[in-house]
Amino acid sequence: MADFDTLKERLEQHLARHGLKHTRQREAILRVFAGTREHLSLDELLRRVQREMPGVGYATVYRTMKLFTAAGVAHERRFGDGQTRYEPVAVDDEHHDHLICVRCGRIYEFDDALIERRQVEIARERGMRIVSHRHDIWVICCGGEE
Amino acid sequence: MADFDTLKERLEQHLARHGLKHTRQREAILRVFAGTREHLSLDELLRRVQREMPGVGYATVYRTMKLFTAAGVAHERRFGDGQTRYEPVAVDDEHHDHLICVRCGRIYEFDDALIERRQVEIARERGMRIVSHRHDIWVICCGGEE
DNA sequence: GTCCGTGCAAATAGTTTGCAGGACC
DNA sequence: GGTCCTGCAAACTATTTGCACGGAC
Repeated sequence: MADFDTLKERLEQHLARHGLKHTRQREAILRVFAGTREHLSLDELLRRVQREMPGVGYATVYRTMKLFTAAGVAHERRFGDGQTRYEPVAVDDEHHDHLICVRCGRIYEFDDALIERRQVEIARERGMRIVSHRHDIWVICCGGEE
Repeated sequence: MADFDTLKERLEQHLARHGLKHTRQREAILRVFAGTREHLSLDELLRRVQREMPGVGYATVYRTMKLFTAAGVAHERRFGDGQTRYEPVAVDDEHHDHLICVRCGRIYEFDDALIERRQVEIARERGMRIVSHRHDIWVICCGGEE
């Protein structure tokens, strides 16, 4: 679970720097969002936020997650199921990639120094500079049963 | 460029095995599709097919590409720009991953034995079996200019 | 008071599907 | 001739935007 206070501070800085405002909705969404390690879709996030603040609209959550992404508080992920998911940025901002179980839908994280290093070499060999990457591995994690 | 005859044969086998039919449209779409190494979106593909067979509809190309994917003739790719792209399966069926230039949009391919091997280890260490994967690296390929 | 944010509803974009007529074997 | 295929148009899904009102500073 990401550290709420750290994310909040990061968000406040972004708001201040861009002349944006602190609102009850943004606070509530951040609290819900920071309180999970799952990769939540907007619908799931909306549902959870509405539990502690009914009346919040989809568009607000949508725009807030774009804001969080710009503020370096959230990562946007698309795993190809047609849903955009959001994940709190780790406090140390360490990168990681994903293992997705095609049976149960669970999402695991991995980070491998060897692969990271090799990527940089591959780009360098071609005279390219890496901007970002994603490395998703679809697996069966549970031996066949849910 | 993928070998048209090889892809055609692979498609014919799939059609025969599933009681499906050979049509002029499918032939035309395969010809256009096999004749490129680019990663074409449906719109681009449709436009090209219509040049040699006007009147072909979007839905036909759409369904045909799903068919090609099932037949092992095309790979479906999503690079996060909101467009599904299709790429001919290489004759030797070798896997590869992608480098995408965020400036000019060009898509390059790479294949790295070290990374491939490492992935398998990562999954095995966790008792998972790999189903598939994608590894996309966004880069600046052109030193800043288009 | 001003500007930004919210919630609603409508617009958009890409994809998917139902159906009537046409093509394939 | 029966079945599959096509092209059109409509439905769907997720996302994005316009706007009038409300809230933050």
